[in-house]
Amino acid sequence: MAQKKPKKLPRLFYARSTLKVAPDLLGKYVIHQNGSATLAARIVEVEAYTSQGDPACHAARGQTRRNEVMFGPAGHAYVYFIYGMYHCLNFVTEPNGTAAAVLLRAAEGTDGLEQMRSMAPSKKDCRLLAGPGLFCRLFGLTNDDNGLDLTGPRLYLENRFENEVRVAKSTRIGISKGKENIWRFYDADSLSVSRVR
DNA sequence: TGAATGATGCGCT
DNA sequence: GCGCATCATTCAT
Repeated sequence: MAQKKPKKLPRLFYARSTLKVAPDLLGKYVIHQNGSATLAARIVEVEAYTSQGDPACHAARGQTRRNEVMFGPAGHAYVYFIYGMYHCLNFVTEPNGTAAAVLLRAAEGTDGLEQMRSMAPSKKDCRLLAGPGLFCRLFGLTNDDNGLDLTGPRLYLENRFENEVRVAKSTRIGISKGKENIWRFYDADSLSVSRVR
């Protein structure tokens, strides 16, 4: 069987129900054209944050300057600053006017590993991107990247047509409200999820 | 191997 | 002021 060529995910992929987009993201690839370097990683863990009945969503209490990207069209990057030192990357979902997104929590580095290792020399390869803050730090993502169009050339996702991922679910991590929703999705066979058994 | 804790700054009450 | 979609370090088992 001929290998299919990688395909950039179109805006329509993101403009669907957040709870469908989130598990579909597992096994896809994030690509960051960062100056001269190309960084790429396979997504192994995400969390859904929805517009309806989700007290943990940043948009739960209405639109502010911080979360305005979530209210815009799907297929954009929502990057926010947290705990005084880390950033987290989200992919905006749902139609324009509906504030929802998927948080990228962990991935397996594939391209640009040398650069990632040099930024976190004490870590094993499979733990380099095993957390949302780590991912953004090693991928060089900051507030400057907030609002980036994911169908553009700089930051985008790819389908490389891999075998299906065995999807596991759990409650979301690090939140104090909305714990009843089982909205964390991860690759059950990956060693790079943010919390291992 | 796991629990506790400090770092550090922004947004919102 | 307080809480926060985190992580590295320290201390205990």
